[in-house]
Amino acid sequence: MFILNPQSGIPIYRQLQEQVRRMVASGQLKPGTPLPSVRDLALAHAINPMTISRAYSLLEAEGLLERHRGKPMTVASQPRGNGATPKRLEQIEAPLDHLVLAARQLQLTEGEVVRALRKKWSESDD
Amino acid sequence: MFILNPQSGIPIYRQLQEQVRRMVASGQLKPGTPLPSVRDLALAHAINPMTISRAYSLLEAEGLLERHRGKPMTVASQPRGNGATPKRLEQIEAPLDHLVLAARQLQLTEGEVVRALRKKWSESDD
Amino acid sequence: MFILNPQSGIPIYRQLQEQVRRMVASGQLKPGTPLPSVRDLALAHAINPMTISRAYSLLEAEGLLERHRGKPMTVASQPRGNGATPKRLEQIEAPLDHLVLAARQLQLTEGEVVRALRKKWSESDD
Amino acid sequence: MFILNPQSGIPIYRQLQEQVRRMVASGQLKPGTPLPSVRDLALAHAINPMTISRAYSLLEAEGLLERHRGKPMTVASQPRGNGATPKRLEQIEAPLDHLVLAARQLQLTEGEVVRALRKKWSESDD
DNA sequence: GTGGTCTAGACCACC
DNA sequence: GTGGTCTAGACCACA
Repeated sequence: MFILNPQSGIPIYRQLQEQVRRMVASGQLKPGTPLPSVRDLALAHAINPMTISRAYSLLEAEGLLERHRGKPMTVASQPRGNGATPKRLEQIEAPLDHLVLAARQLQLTEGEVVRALRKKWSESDD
Repeated sequence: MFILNPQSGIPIYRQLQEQVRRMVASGQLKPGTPLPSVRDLALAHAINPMTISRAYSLLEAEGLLERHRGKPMTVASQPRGNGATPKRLEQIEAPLDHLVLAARQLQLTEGEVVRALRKKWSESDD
Repeated sequence: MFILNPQSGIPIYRQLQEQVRRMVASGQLKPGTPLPSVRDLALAHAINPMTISRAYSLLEAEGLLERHRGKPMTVASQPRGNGATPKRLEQIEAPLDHLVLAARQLQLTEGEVVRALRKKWSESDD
Repeated sequence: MFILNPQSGIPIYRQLQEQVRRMVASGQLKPGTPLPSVRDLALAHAINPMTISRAYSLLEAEGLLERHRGKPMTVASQPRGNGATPKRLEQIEAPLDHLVLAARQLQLTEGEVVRALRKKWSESDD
């Protein structure tokens, strides 16, 4: 259900956190939907339960998930007012910024970058 | 000369390292060109000199820079053969991968992402 | 500097979190002030460093503390816009609600409760 | 009859336990009075019957309630001597302590706190 | 069955 | 020196 790569340099709990955010933003996880239990996820990915739990707790603090004692965590029914559920396009701001900065410093042209993007996109078509 | 942002989450030494790599790859820094001294850069950006030094040392180890006793470091005249100076397009692989992954998980379309990219690009026109 | 009681039933990291919030709200900790290092606090209170770290991380996520790599954490200079630094009076809302509910269910009078409060207050005068 | 809030952070069984204690202490529940059945309460509040049962059992262990086979539990006729039915004022000790600690750490004055208390009190007037 | 808390200890990244 | 991440394992609280 999630793609977690311990080698990637990015902390595991943060990978999970981002993916849940994206799945909520894209509607793949709807309000009320229960998330996989900490133990299940931990087992499935051979990862320490605390690491999973950490991601879930942070998401709860963000207001994106809700805890119901004794039951699995669920997607929050009404995201808190502080803009807890960012728009989908806002969520690629950071990687976009990163890409544009790098490309400009390499003095690439807009066309070259767009072409490279389209290529990567079709390669990732599965 | 360089854009270093201590808040960005990306380690400072790595920001510097990448930017030097890009400027060499794009020809803005040519073989033989001297780099700013560690002290100057540190002062100019209010950053610990050890941090600058670390970036330079890593670039030297890569074969991209050369150290000459008593003189400032320079861009290496003939970059080593171990792929030290990758093609320019290869240098945006990482940010591209990151972007495509995020966008697909958000179930964005290729068109939306390209449009967002073009927008960011023109915004960064200075 | 802080009062941490492992026996109190309230999680240690949460006790610390609340006390920092209060000290910031009351001005005892001013923007820019460095906090005790994780290791120092852990040693001083014979508590696992991770427990301290957890409180600090949550406070950072709240926007109340700032991380500066390699240096101790500090009180955030400009608390984030989402009302990260609640007014002092707002911070006793929860215990007040609790008290009033209990008192009313016990059918105590306002006078009795105020008198009990004043008594407790002077007892805690040190 | 009872106010049970699953969201409040305080365990449900404990909320119930405290409220029964208070209603006995204040005379709203007199010795011999039958309590609502576990099933009824559970249904009315959409709460797991085991949770209700747990509160009742703890109150029975305290000596505040009595169990009669086949009949509903009742308020104990002569509460046991181990301080089972504390004075009413003693029952707000805990919330009072909590409030005073928080207020002092926030460097509020006695006047401010009393004023806030009076305000809350009148607001809860129904 | 769920999640929460804490520990002890190892290792890493950064400055 | 600073904080961050992860693990393994124990124990608790709640429904």
